[in-house]
Amino acid sequence: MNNTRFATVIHFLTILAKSPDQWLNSDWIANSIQINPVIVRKELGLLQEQGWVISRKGKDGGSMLGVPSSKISLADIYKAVKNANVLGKKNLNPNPKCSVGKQVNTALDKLFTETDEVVCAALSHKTLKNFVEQFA
Amino acid sequence: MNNTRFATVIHFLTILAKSPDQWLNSDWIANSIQINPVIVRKELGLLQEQGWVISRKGKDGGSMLGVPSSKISLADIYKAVKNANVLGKKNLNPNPKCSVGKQVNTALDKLFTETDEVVCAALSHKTLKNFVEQFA
DNA sequence: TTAAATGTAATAACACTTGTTACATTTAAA
DNA sequence: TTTAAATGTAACAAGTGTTATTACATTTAA
Repeated sequence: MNNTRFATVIHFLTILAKSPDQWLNSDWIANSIQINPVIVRKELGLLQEQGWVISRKGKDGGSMLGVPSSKISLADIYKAVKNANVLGKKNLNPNPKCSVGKQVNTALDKLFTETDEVVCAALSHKTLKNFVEQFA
Repeated sequence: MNNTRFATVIHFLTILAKSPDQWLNSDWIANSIQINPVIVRKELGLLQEQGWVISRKGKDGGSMLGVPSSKISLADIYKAVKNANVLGKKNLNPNPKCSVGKQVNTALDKLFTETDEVVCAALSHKTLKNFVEQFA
C-alpha cells in the first residue's frame, strides 16, 4: 500500500460514525480531510458496495453509515482498499532455466499469502467502533 | 509495498546462498530474474550496506554472501527494502477545525506502527536459510 | 420549478518504479 | 604492463499508478 486509501476511507467512516442518522455531504467530508470532493464520492461508492454506507442523491442528499460501527472490522476495511500484497509484487519473468527462477514465485506466493493473512488476523480484532472511541 | 524490491532482493540472496563462496556477477544474477543488471548492482549496494553481501570489483569480480543465511531473517530483509507502512500513507492535511481531522493522524500513527510490527514479528521467525531450503 | 446534491467520465498533474545508456574506476590475469 | 571484464553510479527515459480537477447529466427534497 503506497497510497492514502486506507487512511482516507477510515477517516470517512469515522466521521459518519460520529454523526449517525445524519446525511453528510461530500463537500463537508472532503473539507474535513482537505481532499477533493470527487475523490470522496468515488470512495463512498466503494463503501456503498460493501453495504457500509447509504447515500442519497439530490437536494439535502448525503451519506450515512448503513450498519453499526461495531460490525465493521479494520480487516474488512483493509481488504476493501488493498491493491497489493504486504510484501509487494513478484517479478513477472523469472528465468525458468534457473533453478531459483523456476520455483521462486511459488515460494513467494506462499510467503506473500501468509504475510497478508497475519495482517488481516491482527486487524480482524479491531472494529471501526474501537477506532472511533479514541476521538473526543 | 507496491514494488518488486522484496521479491528481487530475496531472489538475489537465494541465488547467492545456493552458491556460497563463489563470485557471481550482476549479469548472471540479472539473467536469472530477467531484469536489468544495473538494478541488480543498485540493490546489491543496499545488501552490502547491511553487511549481508560482499562484492569485488574488476575482472572476475562479483558478489557473495558475507554472513550465513541462517543469520538473515525475512524481517531484516523487509525492513531493508520497506518504503511505506503496511496500511499505506496518511493524508497530509486533515482539517484541524474538525475534531476527527485534528486527531486522526495520531490514531493512525499508532495503528500503522502496530500493524507494521505484526508483520515484522511474523517474518522474524523465518530466515533466508528456511526460504532457500525450499529450492531443489 | 429550482437549488443542491450524487455519480461519473475525461483529463491533467504528479510521484514513483523500472529500464537503459554511458562511462569512470577497479582489478585479476595474461 | 596491458588488457579484458567487472563494479559503481549518474543521467535520463519510459511506464505505471495516484490524486486532483473540470464538467456535466441525473436525481430529489423543498
